[in-house]
Amino acid sequence: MDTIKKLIKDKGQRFTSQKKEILCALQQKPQTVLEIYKAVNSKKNSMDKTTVYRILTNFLDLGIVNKVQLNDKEARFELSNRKHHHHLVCEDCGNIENIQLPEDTLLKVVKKKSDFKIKSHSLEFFGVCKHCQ
Amino acid sequence: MDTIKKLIKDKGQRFTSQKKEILCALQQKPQTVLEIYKAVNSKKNSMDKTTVYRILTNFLDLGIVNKVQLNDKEARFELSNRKHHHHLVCEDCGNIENIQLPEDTLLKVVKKKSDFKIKSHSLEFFGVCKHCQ
DNA sequence: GTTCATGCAAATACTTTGCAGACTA
DNA sequence: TAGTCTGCAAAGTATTTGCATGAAC
Repeated sequence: MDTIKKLIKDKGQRFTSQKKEILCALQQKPQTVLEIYKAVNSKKNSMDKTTVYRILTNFLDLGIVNKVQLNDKEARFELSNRKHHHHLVCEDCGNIENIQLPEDTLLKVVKKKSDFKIKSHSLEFFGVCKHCQ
Repeated sequence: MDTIKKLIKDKGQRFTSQKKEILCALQQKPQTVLEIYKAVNSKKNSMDKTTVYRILTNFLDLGIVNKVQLNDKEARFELSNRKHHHHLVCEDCGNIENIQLPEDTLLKVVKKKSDFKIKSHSLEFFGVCKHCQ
């Protein structure tokens, strides 16, 4: 948290209560704008949806959050201060789990087979979680 | 084309000129709704954007097209009658190339590490294409 | 006190729905 | 001819912008 606070202040920006709330809500899992909006408004505080959009865009610029696209669903946001990982999405209950994988071999194949200078990749899995099976 | 035509007719649906146009436009590469809309309207014909949405939804139901999410961009549609493949996206020019990969090993790891019954996955790469380097 | 951020209202963009007329088979 | 499909208009949803007030430092 303090690292993030410092990052924001170093940019000459303010560390407001709204930003703190959103950071708090993001601790859980990748969430959509609406989910984040509901999470921060379930408490006594009320925050405008515009503010949620603006803060998320701001966090994205600063690299504090990542935008994750899970197939044909809305975009989700997650904190980026985690180890590189991928997602398992349950198509029944919508639950999302993280998973870490040894993808180096595959990346080497891509580099050999293509002319692209690869900078990043996304790898997501869809199926049915243990609970829903 | 004839396979698709048959598939549509077997469902008791019509093979209209609009559907033909959209199939034609999709031959190229994964495209957004707007791109498809522009492509079909560049010719003499004019087609409503509503129709583009409806036909794409219809094709999605019939399994004729797939919806592809490339990171934080809009959804794209591509013909599904291709071999399973992944995408290389150029962050400079937006060009998209297909690539086929030996991902079986990785899938086995996922099955071993997780409780999920995996049904599908998406794997996309982002970087700079040869031309833009 | 200065500057940046928030809330509200309104604008813009994206997607879906209803219905009458047009087209396919 | 029967039934589906399209175009247009309008509604619904998502996201962005402008501006006055409020908060952070």
